Amino acid sequence: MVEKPALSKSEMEIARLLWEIGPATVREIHEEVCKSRQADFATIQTFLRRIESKGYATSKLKGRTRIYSAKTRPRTVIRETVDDLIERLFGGETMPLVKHLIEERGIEASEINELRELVDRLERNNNQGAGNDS
Amino acid sequence: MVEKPALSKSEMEIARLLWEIGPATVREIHEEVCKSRQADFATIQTFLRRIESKGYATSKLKGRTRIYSAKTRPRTVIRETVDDLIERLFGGETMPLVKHLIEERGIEASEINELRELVDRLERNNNQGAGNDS
DNA sequence: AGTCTATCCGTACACTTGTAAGTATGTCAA
DNA sequence: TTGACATACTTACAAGTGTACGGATAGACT
Repeated sequence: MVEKPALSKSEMEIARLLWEIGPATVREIHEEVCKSRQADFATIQTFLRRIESKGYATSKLKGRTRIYSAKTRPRTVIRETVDDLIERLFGGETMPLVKHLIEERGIEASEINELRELVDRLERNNNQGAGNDS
Repeated sequence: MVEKPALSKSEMEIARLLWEIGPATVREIHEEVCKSRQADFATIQTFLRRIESKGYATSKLKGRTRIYSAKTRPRTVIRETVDDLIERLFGGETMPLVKHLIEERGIEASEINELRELVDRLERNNNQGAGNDS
C-alpha cells in the first residue's frame, strides 16, 4: 500500500462531508459547507480534486457532473491524524488527550452513560488478556 | 489579545518539548528531538525562531547562547488545536473522538481507574449545574 | 596569536495550502 | 438557435512549511 500524503485540515473537512453524505457532486458538498460558512464553489472543487489526487477519493463523470466518492474509510484517516497529533502534542500519551476532552469540552449528561459503558467494556477486554480487535 | 497564527505540526512538537524541559537552548531541544529521530540543528533553530515570531515563546541571549521560554500555556494551544481538529474531522462532536481514543489506542489497565474517576467527577459536576433532582 | 568549534542570524528553496480567477463547454429555457 | 447558467478544467499566486546552507563571531584549545 503506497503511502498517501496526509490530508490538510481543509481537505479533512471536505473529506468528512464526503463520508457523511456519501458520493456527491461538488455542488452538494459546496452547499453543505455553506451551511456553516461562506465558501467559493471553485475552492471546494479544488479540495475535492486534491483529495482525489492524494488517493482518498475517486470520481467519475456522470454526464456533465463529476461524482466524488470516498475511497479511504474515516477510521483510517482518523487513526493516522489522531496518532500524529498525539505524538506531537502529547509525546505519544493518549490519556492527557482523553482527560482534556472530558474536562474541557462539554460532555452531555446523556453521553456519560455511554462513556461509562465504554470504560467497562475496555476493562473486560483488558482482563481477558490481549484482546483482538476487528 | 492579538490572534496568533496557529503552530504547524512540527512547531507543535518543538513547543511541547519546550514546555516539557522548560526554558532551554536550541542545543537542548535539538538533543531531545534527536532521541526519537534525526534532526538538523539549524532546522530546530528555525522552528524555535518561528515559534517565537508567532508569539508562543520568548527568548533572550545569555552570553553567546539564546534561551527560549514558552510564553503560551500548553492548555491554550491544546484547546485551540483540538477544537479545530474536532470541528473539521468530527463536525464538532466530542464523543466520537473520545470513543476512538478509548477503543483504538491502548489504554493501560492502570489508567482505567483514573478514567472512571474522571467520569464520576464529570457526572457530579453535571448534576450540580443543572437543577438537581432527588 | 591562530585555529577549531558551537552557535547565531539571514537566506534559500521546493512543496503544500488556501483561495480563487479565467476559460471552455454542455444544458435548458425562450 | 441563441443566450444564460452550471459545471468542468486549467492556471495562478501569496503565504505557510519543512529542511537546510553559509557566513559571522565568540570562546576554547594549542
